[in-house]
Amino acid sequence: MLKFDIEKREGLARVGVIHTPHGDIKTPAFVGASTRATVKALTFEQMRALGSQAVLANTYHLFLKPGSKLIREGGGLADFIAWHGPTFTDSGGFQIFSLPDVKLSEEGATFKSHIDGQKFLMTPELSMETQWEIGADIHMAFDQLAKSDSRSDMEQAMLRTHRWLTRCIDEHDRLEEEYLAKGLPEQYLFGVVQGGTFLDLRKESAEFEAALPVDGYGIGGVFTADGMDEMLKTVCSILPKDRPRHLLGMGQEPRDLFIGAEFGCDTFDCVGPTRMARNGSLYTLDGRINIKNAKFEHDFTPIVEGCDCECCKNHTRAYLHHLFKVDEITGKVLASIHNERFVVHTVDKIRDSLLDGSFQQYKKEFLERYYAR
RNA sequence: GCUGGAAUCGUCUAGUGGCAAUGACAAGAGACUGUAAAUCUCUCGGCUUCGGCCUUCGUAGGUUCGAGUCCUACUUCCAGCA
Repeated sequence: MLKFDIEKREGLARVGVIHTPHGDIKTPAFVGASTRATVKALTFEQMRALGSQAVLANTYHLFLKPGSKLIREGGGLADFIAWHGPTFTDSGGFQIFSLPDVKLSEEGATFKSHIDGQKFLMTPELSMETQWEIGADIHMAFDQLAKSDSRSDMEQAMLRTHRWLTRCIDEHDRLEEEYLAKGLPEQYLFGVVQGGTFLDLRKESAEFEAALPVDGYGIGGVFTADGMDEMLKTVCSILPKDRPRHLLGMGQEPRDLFIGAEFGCDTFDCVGPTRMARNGSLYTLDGRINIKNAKFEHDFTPIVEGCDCECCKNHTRAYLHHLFKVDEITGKVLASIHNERFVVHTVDKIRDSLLDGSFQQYKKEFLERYYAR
């Protein structure tokens, strides 16, 4: 069982430490998205410097290239990428379901590679095998997303996710035995709760999965903050209190992080911060700014006054504006450092505020200012 | 000086007589939440009561119902010959 120490609880929120074979994660924590075994535009040295505690790679992408076998050959994900800290892998479910021409069956999902069109059948078992071979500390179960927002589609996807989860657990246990026998480190499995916006389905999903021997939970299928608090309240009051929960894919909007932490999520991952950065949209305490806008041409202040990131400590908005206008990669690098730091730091402050009892005040001040206008 | 060729939106560029006029870049703005995303979308002569109106294709004339497109002259640039 994955070791998760909880230092403090406040309502559904918790402050804790997840202990993985590759190191600890102080939660709540923002996990960097390193989909193709890299955080786009950043080195892992830079990720470390900006305070990132863990990264999440994607099974779908790594399955296609370079293949899990090669990553194993390179010593497993952490060694291969030289990130000497905790790692997660997403199951590939989300990506595969977002591809065109996916054929779903009880067995798995048949899809065509977005790279060369080659056909594959991804199953819960193959996802588990691939994730074990990749070797991240924490794996997500291979789940199914709904084809539409309709209740019947949501329910079907949830029920299949549950059936697949039992298969994931069986395969995970088999692989665990095999890998531990070789003297390799333990790897952990998170189930993924589905149910869309339907609270009764979320409840059913949480109850079903709470009874299963998984190490933690991913909360999936969340696309909007609308109703997220109620959904998380429902789910997190049912899930076992001593196991970590990861809010899948949320974190582009700071409000999601506050809501997530407040209602019982311990880790988050999101491609938003780095993608926004590459597209010139930078976080400030007053909301995002588009650094390419003409108004920043002569703005010689940092992106965020007082921000301790490499970008803000050394550079001005005018300089970033220039780098984006001439499309220099350094602009994307600095912007990514800033955005990633901004989000990591915000979640770290959420942790601190939970510890010292100032969470509600911090949340109010932050969100009122960030979403003013 | 002679002989050819060329002049179109900030730049380069398309343009059989019915064109406010092609495409690219630049410029301006927007989007992005388990990354097919260093991506995508919109605007880009002026005015507008959104129906239109006005001014545009080196300059000045002309032919024509109608000219960026044809004719004449001029100006500038390029090439070749002197």
